[in-house]
Amino acid sequence: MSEKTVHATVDDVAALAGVSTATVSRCLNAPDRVVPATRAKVMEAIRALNYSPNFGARALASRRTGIIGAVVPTLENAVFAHGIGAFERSLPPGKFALLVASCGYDPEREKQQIEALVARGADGLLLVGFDRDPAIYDWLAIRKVPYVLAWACGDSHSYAGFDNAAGMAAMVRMVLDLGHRNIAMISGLTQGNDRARGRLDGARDLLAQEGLAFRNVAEVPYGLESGARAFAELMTDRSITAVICGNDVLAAGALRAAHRMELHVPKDVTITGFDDIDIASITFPELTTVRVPHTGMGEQAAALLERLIEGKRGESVLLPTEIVARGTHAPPAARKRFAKV
Amino acid sequence: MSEKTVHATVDDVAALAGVSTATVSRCLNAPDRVVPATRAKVMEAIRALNYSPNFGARALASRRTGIIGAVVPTLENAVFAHGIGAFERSLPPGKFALLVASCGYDPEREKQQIEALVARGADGLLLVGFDRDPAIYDWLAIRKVPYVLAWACGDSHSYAGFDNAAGMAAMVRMVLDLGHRNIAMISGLTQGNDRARGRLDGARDLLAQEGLAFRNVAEVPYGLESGARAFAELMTDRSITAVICGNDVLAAGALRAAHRMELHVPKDVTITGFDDIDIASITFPELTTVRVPHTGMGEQAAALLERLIEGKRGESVLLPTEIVARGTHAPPAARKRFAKV
DNA sequence: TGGTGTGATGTAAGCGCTTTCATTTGGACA
DNA sequence: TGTCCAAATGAAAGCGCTTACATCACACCA
Repeated sequence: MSEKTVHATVDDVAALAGVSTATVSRCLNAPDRVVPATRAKVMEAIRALNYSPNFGARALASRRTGIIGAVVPTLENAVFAHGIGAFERSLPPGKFALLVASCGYDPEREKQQIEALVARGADGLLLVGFDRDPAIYDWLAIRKVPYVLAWACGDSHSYAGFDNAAGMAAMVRMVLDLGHRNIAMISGLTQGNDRARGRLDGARDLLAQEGLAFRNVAEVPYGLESGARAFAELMTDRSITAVICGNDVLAAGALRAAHRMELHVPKDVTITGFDDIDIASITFPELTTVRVPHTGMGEQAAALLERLIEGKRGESVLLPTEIVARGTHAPPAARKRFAKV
Repeated sequence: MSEKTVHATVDDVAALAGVSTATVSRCLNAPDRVVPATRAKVMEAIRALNYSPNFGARALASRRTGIIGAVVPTLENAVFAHGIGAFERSLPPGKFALLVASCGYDPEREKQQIEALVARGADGLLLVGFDRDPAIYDWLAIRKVPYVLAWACGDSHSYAGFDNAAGMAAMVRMVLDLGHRNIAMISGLTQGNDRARGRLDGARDLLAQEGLAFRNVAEVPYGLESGARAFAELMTDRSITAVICGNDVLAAGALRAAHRMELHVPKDVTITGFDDIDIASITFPELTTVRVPHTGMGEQAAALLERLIEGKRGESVLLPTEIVARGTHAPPAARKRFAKV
């Protein structure tokens, strides 16, 4: 006990204000249950003592922390940085704070992070996608920790997200409508990543529906260089006139490779992205891509999770994606156009 | 009391393992102070009961939360997203978790966020830059909350950062060495932003040292379009041969504007950035910029803050910046070159 | 004027863990 | 085999707050 606690406690405030600790507590947590005159006295005492409630004690007694946890693959990816940013901004200020953890796309690490956040008292969780060990969902259910899934949709869980497959299908539809038939795709790694898989499947299914298939599909890690290499590889097949990319970073890489190969975009080859992050409007030409409502999603996810935490029912939210037609698409050149089937 | 707590407590574990609660606690917090045989029994009981310690109780009793808070202007800016990402990854897993808040460059909101994080029990804080109301520092001192400043340096506080002025001065030096004399700058808003101010001052001071000055300086908000507009404006002065930008986003905007004005970069005009974020290598031509060690900074900041939280002394860290010479710089065209003064 | 209902406030019992201090245990040593 | 010391363990006192319940004051109505 070499050092006495410097901070005023609720008892000090109560004593100074001449009320009970219960009243002090009420002033802070349910001000309208205290008569204004009393409240004024208490607030004055709080100010005088420079009091602020002890977090641990409050959490212990109220069984609530006001902390929400989020696990994302990485913040390096603008997609998640923006989504998390919007999510955080949408949380009622003062009421909730955001605990952020990243897992580097590693399912095992994601599990640890979820446990760590819950151990840190998270009242609720924001997770990315739905593809994970069912044991995790069981565990969350037992612990009664509400959660919202984002960047995906359609599962039996609560979500605020969008349809990766549909978004990509729309893009492929547009490319088909331009007349392309020899199409390749550069997909992100689909292993344990339902977003990447959804996009790939969405594209494949739409092609199949038209009796077509990709000439080739490269599945590569996230990254500019990764996209560039895959593109160079793919284009050794001289018949290919369009390359669908699983995200904007891969597309930007492909675009760079096209540059270096002295392929003219979009005259010689059409390249499309997905996400519509900043870089999509910085490339030359600017990237034709699928806009994902990252900001709206963050907001909706916050609202939904808040409801769940309060024990209310909350409807999942499916947000629309939208094609942003910029400069990297065109009809195939020097090739016979096919009528739409 | 309609619903009994579902979770096992330390008492349950102690009972099942046939030890006291103190021993259970020690098994969790100081395993080496318990004999292996006992520890095994306890661990077994913990597993059997699916026990995990209550966060609030732990925080209350130990006066520690293992939570670190960070306030950044925004996660939309890749610079902060990367730094925070690296910071989070560098925190000893399981030992600390990261509470993230953003303030949108608003000092008042930053203050609120700092208070909110401390109220949430943050054991320590990561803040951006040193430019803030002294009252905040006083308040943190009274509360004995350790903190580390990042993205800046040289103040009397603990920091892990770099020298904005020096980094920018180096860039201006390079531009001078190329022969440019009619130089303009597009700076971020310096109001309440020591990083932007440091960069601007660093550039100005270096010029002054050579007996020169900027032909013109635009101070504009962060953003692509913002940079584009400023550039167009600036270039109405036909004598300008180089435009120094306060960050990569402004530079990318300037580059886009140059494109639209059919100015050839770097032949007609040199454009430089600062930060070296992803977009710097996606522009065409790729951007010549100042690399900032965002990742290393995040790591160092984490290490430093951890030391401070443990009550040890920690040395501030000054990280070097580095010029990345890519494709947007060249000697001034059709102009007499000046010898270096 | 007394009964009664309503809203404000007080009383006090925990919440589940850590930690100090006391006690026990198990060897090492003579 | 008996002493003594260090290491291991146990007992119990909080940590500072919330909240169920009790109490009180007061206005209203019959």
